[in-house]
Parts: sequence; structure tokens; C-alpha cells
Amino acid sequence: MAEATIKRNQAEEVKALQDTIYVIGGKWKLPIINSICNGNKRFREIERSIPGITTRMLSRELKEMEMNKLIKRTVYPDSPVLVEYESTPYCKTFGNIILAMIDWGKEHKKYITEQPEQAS
Amino acid sequence: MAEATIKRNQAEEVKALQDTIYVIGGKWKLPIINSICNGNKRFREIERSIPGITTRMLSRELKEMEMNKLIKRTVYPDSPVLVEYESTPYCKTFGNIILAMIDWGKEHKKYITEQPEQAS
DNA sequence: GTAATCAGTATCACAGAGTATACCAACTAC
DNA sequence: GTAGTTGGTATACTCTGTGATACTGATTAC
Repeated sequence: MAEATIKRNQAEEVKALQDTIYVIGGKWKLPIINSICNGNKRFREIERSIPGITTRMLSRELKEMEMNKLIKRTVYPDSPVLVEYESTPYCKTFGNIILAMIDWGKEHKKYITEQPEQAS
Repeated sequence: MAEATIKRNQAEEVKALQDTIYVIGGKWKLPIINSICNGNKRFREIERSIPGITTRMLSRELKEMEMNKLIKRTVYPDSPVLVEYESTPYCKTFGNIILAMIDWGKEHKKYITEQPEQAS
């Protein structure tokens, strides 16, 4: 097998991987994307759907993701102002990653709960 | 459609997602796993294959991942001591996630380079 | 009146993730 | 000798991601 080719692809792949990690890195971006893709639109709604997140983090991440065109924020300035978030088509390209990670998490839980406890 | 069911699954999925993020979170774990799965075995080899990583971070992450049974470290105490890292079957369960992320990174690059530059 | 909801913002604070740099002991190559 | 490789450790430092808490102004509900 062509060694050189393998090496070249490796470098490319590491870079692609690092790019992805850069964009969706951190504790909250994927859960937020997931929540919005699941149909949650309102700020408090999203907040409630993600255990552990604080108002501050949600606000910050939403802002960043809006700048990166991952989500769209719409304000309806009716009597009680209404704000809605939706995912963009670009955002939906994370679908496979999120699904793979949810699967892994579920398998991992099985794996952990099946294993007898190990003393170190 | 059954609202209640959807809600329950959502909560479960968020948790699974968060678990996964917890295990492979940070800047380096996935690149390291990827590198080792690609056949890199030696410390310096892995180090060179991941642009930007420092000796210290690699050392720390490898140690942690060894504790978590994601990789196996073998020492061959011949004249020049030889150390080899390999991925465990458990580690390979990240395969789908990593592939999905590499794909995304590549598409993202296309997307970025195709877009005309936007002034803010 | 009081409380609650919505969509956030403002501060403060901190652990720990990540960086930079130097160094070690053993060995090889020249 | 000197330089280079391997497999790391040690030290010091930065910095930012994250958390905790409180608060705002508008509106609705009782």
C-alpha cells in the first residue's frame, strides 16, 4: 500500500478533525444544536431541555452560533416580545455526528453498567 | 404524535450526548485516537502526526486514556527501551464519530472556501 | 399589591485546560 | 567528542470556558 498517500491523507484528516472540534467544541454547542433540531425554539425552552446549562452559557453560545450561521434568531416584536431560534440547513449537517455521539453515549452506558465495579 | 414519548427520548438523548462529550471532550483526545487508529504507535510518531500538540499534553492525555482503557501501552525493555501504544476495541467504537467529524471538517472547508469573503 | 414568566445582561470568581520551555537518561550515528 | 533520537517529566504561566448569583424591563396572572 502506498505509504506516501496514506501519510498525506492522515495530515488532511487530522486537520479536518481539528477544524470540526474547533467549531463544535466545548460542553454545550452540540446539546444546543440537538435541542433546536428537536424542535425547541424559545430561549427558556431550550434552556430547560439541557440539564445543567446556565442562562449565561446558553446566551453566549447562541450568540456565537448565530454569528457562525448555525442558527437563526427571529424576534417577533408583538406585545410580549417573542424570540425564536431555528437551525439552519448548515447546522443540520451535524446530524450524523450528533447521532453517532448519542449512539456512543447509550452504548457506553450499557458498557459501564454491565461491567462489575473495578477497584483501582 | 406522542408528545410525552418525544420528551422522554429527548432527555435521554441529551444525557447520552453529554456523556460522550465528557469522555472525548477537549482539544486532543479525538486526534490522538485517530492517530493511533491510523497505525501510529510510538510516542514521537503520534506527536508528529498531530500538529500543534505539545509533549506535555500528549503525555497527559495518553495517561488518562490508558486509565480509561481506551489505549494500551506496552513497553519492550530491550537495549533502547521501546514503547508502543495501540487502540483497544473499545477505543475503536469512536470510529463512526471520528469519521463523521472528518467528513464534516472537509465539507466545512469547501463551504468556507467557496463562500465569497464577507465583511462584517 | 405579589409572584411568575420571558429573554436575556452584568459581575465575580475559579479550576483546569492548554502553552512554553527546559530538562533528563539512555542510546545511536558520525 | 557532538549532535540527534526516544520517551517522557518538571516548572511556570496564561487564559478562557464555565459556574454562581443577582438583576432588568416588559408582560400576565391572581
